[in-house]
Formats: sequence, structure tokens, C-alpha cells
Amino acid sequence: MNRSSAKPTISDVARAANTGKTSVSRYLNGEFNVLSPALRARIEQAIAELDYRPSQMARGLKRGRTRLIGLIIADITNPYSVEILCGIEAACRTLGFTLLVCNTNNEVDQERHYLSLLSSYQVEGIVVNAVGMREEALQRLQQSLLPMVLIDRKIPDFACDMVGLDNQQAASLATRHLIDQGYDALLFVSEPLGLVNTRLERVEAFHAAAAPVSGLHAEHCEVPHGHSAALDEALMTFCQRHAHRRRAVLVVNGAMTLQVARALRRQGLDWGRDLGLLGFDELDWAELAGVGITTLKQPTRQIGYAALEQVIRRINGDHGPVREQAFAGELIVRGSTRPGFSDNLDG
Amino acid sequence: MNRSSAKPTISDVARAANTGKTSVSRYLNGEFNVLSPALRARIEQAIAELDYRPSQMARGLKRGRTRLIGLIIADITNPYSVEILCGIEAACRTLGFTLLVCNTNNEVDQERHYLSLLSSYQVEGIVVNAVGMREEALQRLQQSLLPMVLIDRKIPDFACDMVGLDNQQAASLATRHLIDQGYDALLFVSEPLGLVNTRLERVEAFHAAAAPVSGLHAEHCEVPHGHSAALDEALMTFCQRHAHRRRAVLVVNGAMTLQVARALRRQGLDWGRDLGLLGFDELDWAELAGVGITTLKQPTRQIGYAALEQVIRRINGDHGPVREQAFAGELIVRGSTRPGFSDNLDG
DNA sequence: TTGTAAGCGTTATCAA
DNA sequence: TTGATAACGCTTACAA
Repeated sequence: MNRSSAKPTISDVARAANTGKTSVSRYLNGEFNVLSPALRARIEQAIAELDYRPSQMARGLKRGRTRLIGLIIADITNPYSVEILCGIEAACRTLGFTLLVCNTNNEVDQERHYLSLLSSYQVEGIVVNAVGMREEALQRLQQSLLPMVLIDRKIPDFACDMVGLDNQQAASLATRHLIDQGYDALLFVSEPLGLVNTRLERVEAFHAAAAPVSGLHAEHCEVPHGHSAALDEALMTFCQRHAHRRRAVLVVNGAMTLQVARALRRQGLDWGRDLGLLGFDELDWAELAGVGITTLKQPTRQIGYAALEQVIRRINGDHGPVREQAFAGELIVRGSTRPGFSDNLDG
Repeated sequence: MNRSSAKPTISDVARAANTGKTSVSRYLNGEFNVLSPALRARIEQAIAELDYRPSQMARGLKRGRTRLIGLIIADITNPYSVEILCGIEAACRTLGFTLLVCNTNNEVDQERHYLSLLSSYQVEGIVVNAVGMREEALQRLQQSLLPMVLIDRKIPDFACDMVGLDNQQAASLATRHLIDQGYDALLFVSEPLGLVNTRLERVEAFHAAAAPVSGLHAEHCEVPHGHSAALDEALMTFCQRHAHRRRAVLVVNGAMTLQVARALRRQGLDWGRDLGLLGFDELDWAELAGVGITTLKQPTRQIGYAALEQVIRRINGDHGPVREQAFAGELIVRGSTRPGFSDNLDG
């Protein structure tokens, strides 16, 4: 059917339909009110015969608007990020945008590279899933003049739309659950807090929820990512210090929960029996690990969707004040926080 | 610094450097041999001052080559796909290409949409990670005239470069391991085989490896994705029929292994104790599930990298015969196939 | 060594 | 209703 080897252009279509490029362009843009039914039909047929597809490159060049959105992900290996991605994708589909996915692999160079790439492709807006991104990298994002939405992170001293979890609500919910289950020695495990608002807010809400309860020990420790020796040490110390208490560990996110679970395994500690375990972020294997791990699930799809809606609002010219949207988390209770305290107390 | 609101163009740079667009273009393309050091310096400065970034849209439009590669992923939720993605990304970085990631979410419409999108953005080649993609969708890929590489799937009656696991080697390795561990009733669990070569090759090698062994029962069952009742049924039947044998289950891929593990949990069966369990694809939680799950790990990064190299070879004009690359898998032994048979045999 | 001018495939302006 | 024609920002003959 397509005899000529080269891709057909709008001129080819015009020629085949015996008309000018302008009318074809009008057809492409749905301006049917200025097209006679006859002409419209001819164009339609020509397009079908040639299997013509307009060049987005040329379109973007001419119009300046590309309907392209850039997504910068710090670590696509993180299932949390992937779920956010899915939410954003769904929104793109509905709202007529196309997503350019960039995984910076947590490398500053990559992030720089992609940022300039996105701008050179004239994306109309950027969503940044900065989970795990270093401050250094975030700083430079400020320079981008494009509409931008941050997911799950704020940049200090930089006003920017943000969508994420209601950390205050979620951490309170999780902490209260542990307290309600009768645990009286709580350890909050996170990566070094730094200026990462997610971690700060969660640990703060943790302490706030624990403080009023009498007879409760609540502490937190910071362990660098991947530093398993430090994690072992921290957990062991905690368990020994509170040997005669009902111990539980609250973990700041899914990636860290995996680390903690491995560490507990190494030390022969069983969650649910020897101590309680609750992690932020739902894990698809949560129910398979021992007695199952209780998690605090984020409405990830919803967060992703909302982020895209917000960036599009900005693209459409909304110049209102910076907006921060926080979604509530949901507790999914499993065996790791249904203690049979018998074993725990005769240490 | 950037006083004018609009993005600077190559003309702006030329004006600022007091020269013509041609020289700027030459600078951008590294043709320094035809630029006097003085002019080169002026241009360099002008670019820096204006913070100029060439428009890839215009470039692609003019040159016809975009250094863009499209990646079509059927299910980005699958960790296997994400690892492939990482391998491809690494290759892109090294080889100077940019990746457009498209997740079809296993929807035919999406796949159609993205395919035409990619072609309209003038990508120079396409990598298709068709894991889980339906035949229907794959058929249409044939129509694309672009250089294309398939990962992990062949299309019947369609010659196309392919990169993936050496299914024959991997399935043999896995099956022999089970036999060596003393299991004598083997069940291979997969989604319906259909024309999916991955599944077909694996199950075939499974039977081939099992056939010569006397006193060994080897069977396979096909369970639709997400059909947990059917899976329960299949597993229960298998266990009852071979109640007095040493049973082991071999699972065709990581997603299915998750299903099987859940099903076994539901039925109160412990892998390692009540039966053996071995799954294709490494799982990051494999060591945390009960006594740990033995897996057959694919060299995913390597596969992704090789796929991109191949598509680029085609882009560069390699018209050689269709090439199929198969990489060896690696067995990672954990508790689920280190049986203490005592419990198993007194049923 | 440098610059002029003609496109690439669209859309926007204007006149018919 | 239509259709020339001039941009969009860049590359690439072709001249100088």
C-alpha cells in the first residue's frame, strides 16, 4: 500500500487529496467547521491510503507546545516510584499528554543531563519524584523555569507545588497502632534525616504520638542506605537495651523495610514473635515474609495522578499560590504486629 | 542573566557572538577544525551567557536522526522489566542515545498509541520488552519498519532480532537441581503456554531433563494469570496425587512465583518442608519468604544492554541476518530446595 | 575560515 | 471555504 519508501508528509497528503497543505493541517487539528464535507472526506481517505502520521517534531517546532511531560525519577528500582509512575501515566492518557520517563539512577550527572534534555525537547512541564535524590541534585532543579511538581519531597527555601503522603497523619496512625497493640519500646529506623522533609515529618509525628503515653520508650536511629553493619548494630542494641519490654520497630520506607527484615533475619529475630515490625509503603511480598509484615500503604496511584493534574493546571496558566497536597495513608495489619507476647517477656 | 523571557535560539547566539548561524551550528556539532580559536571562544561565551540549549525538535526535524530509542514495556510493574530497563538505560548513556519509555500496561490500545507516537517522534529504533504482551499486540509490531529488537519473546513467523535468556540451559539447570536434591515428583507451573516461546521452551527443557530419569514424575499445569482458585486447585491436586513422594514445584517466572507462594501459604504448605520450590527470575525478597526461595536468576542488565547494542547495530546499517542472543541463567540456591525429607514422607 | 540561503514538516497569516 | 506563503530553529550545500 505504501509504495514510496520515505515517510509521507503533509504535502503528500495534500497532493493526494488534491488540495493545499493548509486544509490538511486544518483537518489534523479538527477544524471541521472550515472544511466542506467533500474535502474533508478526500483528506480522510488520502491520510488512510498513505498511512500518514504527522511529525510531532515539526508540530512541536512550529507551535511551541508539545503536550510532552517529563518525569524525573531518582530510582526506578523502587517499587514505590513505579507505582507513582503508573498513576502519572494514567493521568497522561486521560488528559492527552505524553510522558518522557527519565531515570537518574540517583546520579547527579544523569539528572543534569536529563533536565537539559527535557528542556531541549520542549516539554511543557516536569514532575520530579525525588525519593532518594540528594539535596545537591534538587538544588539545581530550582533553575528550571518550567512548571514543576515535586512528589514526596520539598526543597528547602524553594516554593514549588508538591504532592505526597500526609506524613503527620500516617506516622501517627502507625505509631498509635503499635501502642494499641501493647508495644512499649519503639524504635523508628530511617536513613539519615538530613533535610529530607518526608523523614523529618515522619519521625516528628512518631515522637509526638509516643510522647504523651506514659511508660513508653520511643527512640529513633539513622542508618545510611545499604550500611547493613550499622543496621545490625542499631537493632541489636535496641533489643538488648529493652530486653524485657515489648519491642517494635517502625521503618521509614519500603526500601529500608527490606533492609531491616534482612537484618532481623541475620540475627535470628522473628517479627511478630520477638518484636513488632511495621513499615511505610506496601510491599507485594509483605504477606509472605514470615508471619507477614504490617505496612502503611500510600495511595500511590492517586498521588501520581494528582501530581500530573497540578502540573497541567500550571501549564494552563494557573498562577495561584504554591499548593501542597497531602493524601492519607492506610494501615494494613499483618502478623508482624499481632504479638503473642509470651515469648517476648521471658528474656 | 537571561533578561529576555523567550528561549534563546541559534540566531540569538550568532548575534551575540557577532557571527552567523552556520558557525554556531558548527560549534554545536563539534566541527572545530573549521573554526578559528577566536570565533570558537566567542561562541562558547555567548552560549554560556545566554544559557542556550539547541532545540532537539528543530534538529531532529532537519537532520532526520534524533538519537532517540523507544522502549515499549508491557508491564513496568514487573521488576524483571525494570531491570531490563536499567540495562538499556546504561547502554543508552554509554552510546549516546536517549530512551523514550512507554508502558503499555498490557493494553492493546496503549501499545498502538505508543507505537505511532514513537514513530511520529522519529525514534531511530525500538526495543520491545514483550513479557506478558498478547499475541494480538505483537502482530502489529511487525508493521513497524523501524529497526526493532525483541526481548524475551519471539513473534511466530516474523524474523526479528531477539535477546533473552537461554531457556533451554536455564530450565535444564533448574530441573536437574531439583532432581539432584532428591525430588521425585515435579510440577512445572506456568501461565497458559499459547505461542509464547519463553514458556514453551522452558517447559520443553523441563520435560527433556526429567524424562531420562527413572522413577520420576514430571507434569506441568497452566494457570491463567491472577486466577488464584485455579492455582490452588492445581497445587492441591498435585500434592494429593503425590502425597508419598518428594514433591517440588518449578515456576515459570517471577510474577507467577509470587502467586504460587501465596497459594501455598493459603494452603498451609511450607516450601522447603512440605515441598520444594524453585522460581525463574530473582526476587529481592526471596531470602525473606519462609526458609528462602531458590531462584534462577537472569542476567537482566546484560540482556538489556545487549538489546540496545543490537538495535544500534541495525541503525548503523547492519543488514545481516536476524540474530538471536541467549544468555545463561544462574541458580541461586536457598532453603526452599534444601529439603529435610523427614516430614514429607510420612503423609 | 566564514557566511548566505534553501530547506526539514508543520502551523499561522492573510488574501482570495 | 480555500490556499499561497511566511515563519518555527536548525543543518547543509554552496559561495566567498
